[in-house]
Amino acid sequence: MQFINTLQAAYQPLASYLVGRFKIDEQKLQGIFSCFQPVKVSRNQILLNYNEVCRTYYFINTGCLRLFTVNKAGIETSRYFAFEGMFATALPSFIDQKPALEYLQAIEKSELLAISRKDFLQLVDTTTEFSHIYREILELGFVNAQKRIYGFQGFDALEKVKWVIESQPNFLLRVSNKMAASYLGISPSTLSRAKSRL
Amino acid sequence: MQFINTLQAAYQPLASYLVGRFKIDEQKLQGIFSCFQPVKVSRNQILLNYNEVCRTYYFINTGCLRLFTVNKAGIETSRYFAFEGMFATALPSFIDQKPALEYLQAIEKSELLAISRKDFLQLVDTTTEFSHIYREILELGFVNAQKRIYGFQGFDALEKVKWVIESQPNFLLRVSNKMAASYLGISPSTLSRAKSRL
DNA sequence: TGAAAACGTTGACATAAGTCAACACTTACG
DNA sequence: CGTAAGTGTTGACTTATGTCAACGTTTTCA
Repeated sequence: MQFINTLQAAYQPLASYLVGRFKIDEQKLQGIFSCFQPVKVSRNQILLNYNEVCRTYYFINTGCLRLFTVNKAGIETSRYFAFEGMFATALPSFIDQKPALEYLQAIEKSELLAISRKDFLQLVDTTTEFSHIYREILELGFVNAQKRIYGFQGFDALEKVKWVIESQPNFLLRVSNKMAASYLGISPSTLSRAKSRL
Repeated sequence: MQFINTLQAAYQPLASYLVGRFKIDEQKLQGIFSCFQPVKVSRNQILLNYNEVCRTYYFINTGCLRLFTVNKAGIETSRYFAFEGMFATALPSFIDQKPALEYLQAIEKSELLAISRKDFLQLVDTTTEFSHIYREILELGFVNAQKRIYGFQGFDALEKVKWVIESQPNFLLRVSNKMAASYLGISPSTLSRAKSRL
């Protein structure tokens, strides 16, 4: 499937995502696209603030989004990075419609497709494909979170670095040391030292 | 709703769970019950071994189940404890039907209701209530995992203990120090010392 | 019921990781 | 294009937590 004009081109990555997973006809596809708005965001732009209620789901055409929080002591913890071809949002807030306890941020200049919560949930309830996508997103999110919990606990800094290289080979190439360290739960100095010991 | 004989009584907690969440008629309820087999298990019994493929979901009438793994160095990590009125399984393996990288264990003498994966997925696909339950389970599991990731990172032992007391008040009363420590990612000695400093 | 195993607590010691600061290097952008 | 801010690395020092062992208490189950 290919598109002629640039507006349609913005939906190319989402189209690939969908047809790669489901048998889905052109008309249904257009119906889905009509719910998604193209959005361009700049590097370091905050898409959702702490304490804000999350009402949008994003699909990433290009770039990278990060979910992170800052504790009382000012320490940043990153819990998730999403790249091209992935969905991302502050899911706990999106689900409950309670204030987010985290930030959603673009860490690179990014091109996104945004869908409102209302439209998203409507798609989930009216199209079997989207109901399956949401289930897949949740299952994958859950499985990843478990892997992370097991992958981190009882591991020293060097083992964590090996673990992330093995499970997400591009991660350290794409993300700054500082952010990677805040994901791994170690200080930037320790990450730096661990990498030199590989 | 109340049951006369003991077999039906085994479904009482599941009935409470369901009617507390949905308007659901007696006939549908019986259809759901017919997929669940009562099972009694003893303290410390392993319900699923490492490398075994998980084909069963459990609902807990009484008792407590634990999900944990053991790394190469012999260190135990517990990732989840489920109590009365909750569902539990080794979800990553249950989803993918790949060998589990964890154990599922009863840590108390427990009364469970077991449903096969086949029946579970069929219920999810054929009854809107169960489809919603599965979504809820996944959403809750995901949200809990996120809370745990944020709740642990950058926290010292004392803060972790305070966090678990606040977010799961009964946890430390119900679970041994050793298991609680393996959940919090600290040694039993450190947990003991942290508690004395509360 | 009673012996044996498991558990929780505490002390002394070892160590991995954090903190802080200095430095060179890269990136951002007015 | 050039300055200023940000980043990664490394060394010296500090500290929280793990390890190991000893002890008394509780639990288990034959």
